[in-house]
Amino acid sequence: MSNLPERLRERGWRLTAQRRVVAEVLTGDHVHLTADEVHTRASRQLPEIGRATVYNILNDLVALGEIREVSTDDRAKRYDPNAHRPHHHLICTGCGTIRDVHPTADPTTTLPAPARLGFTITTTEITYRGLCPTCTHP
Amino acid sequence: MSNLPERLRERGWRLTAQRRVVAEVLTGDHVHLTADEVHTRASRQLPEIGRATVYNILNDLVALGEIREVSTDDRAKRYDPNAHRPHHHLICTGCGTIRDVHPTADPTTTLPAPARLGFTITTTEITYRGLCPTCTHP
DNA sequence: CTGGCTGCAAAAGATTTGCATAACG
DNA sequence: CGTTATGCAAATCTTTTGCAGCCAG
Repeated sequence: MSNLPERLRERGWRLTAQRRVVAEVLTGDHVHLTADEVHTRASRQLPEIGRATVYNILNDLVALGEIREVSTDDRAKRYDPNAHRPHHHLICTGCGTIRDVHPTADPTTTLPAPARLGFTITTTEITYRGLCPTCTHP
Repeated sequence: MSNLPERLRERGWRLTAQRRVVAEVLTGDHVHLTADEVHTRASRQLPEIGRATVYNILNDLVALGEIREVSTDDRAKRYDPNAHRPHHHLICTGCGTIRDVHPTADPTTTLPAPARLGFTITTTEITYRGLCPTCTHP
């Protein structure tokens, strides 16, 4: 698996400093940042980077399938760089922490035909909600 | 299962015209309206109803567990009145239609212990995405 | 009566858009 | 060099808040 900047260049993207920094911020597991958080962190390495630019880059990366939007309960969308290994999310209703879950003993995600209502299903997204270890034992 | 206005009165709610109308708008299966759509429909029956009032009522109903927020890809949250029979959602990536799916042959939603990362899971939410019959056969 | 609702308008938060300038390839 | 991306500010959209008056119980 090649790294992100490399893949982007292959897709004909101009490799700008802004894009490189955003790609760098969006790296790792259990990373689910809001656009604003991405902007803040990117600013530490590239102080002149504009908010709108961050939004542009995030939208482009989503359109390319390189990152995924994660809908939480907050107003702000969060972005998940781990778009290539399909996984689900565990959200703590106490502190808001989001963790990735990689289906090991895969919970059956296939919907039985009669329940499919004629849809052609392409993706299945599972969100587990509950309390994380820290919030469970206060 | 008693109807909504009745249950609300039992919980000490003042039964106002606004609340009755919002409750009425939020009735049925496959209903997933945005706050603005709820306001528009409610206005047809009660022209003076204010947008803020609709938001207040929706938030209260969510807090009481009478309706559920549905996170979609749009900016605006949607509200699902069907909070008592647990179910999942089928979203058409073509036209945005959302349909309820009641787990018949229940897809295993229990996460194996090692994958749980110490969380105490209370709810599982599945979102299937794909094309609805209409968008599949254009 | 009286505290809990409502409506309005203004504020706050998140994201998008328009346009002149900068810089990748 | 010619596009294409950036940065800034203003515009948009969604939701929340503050406050005076109204009404269900």
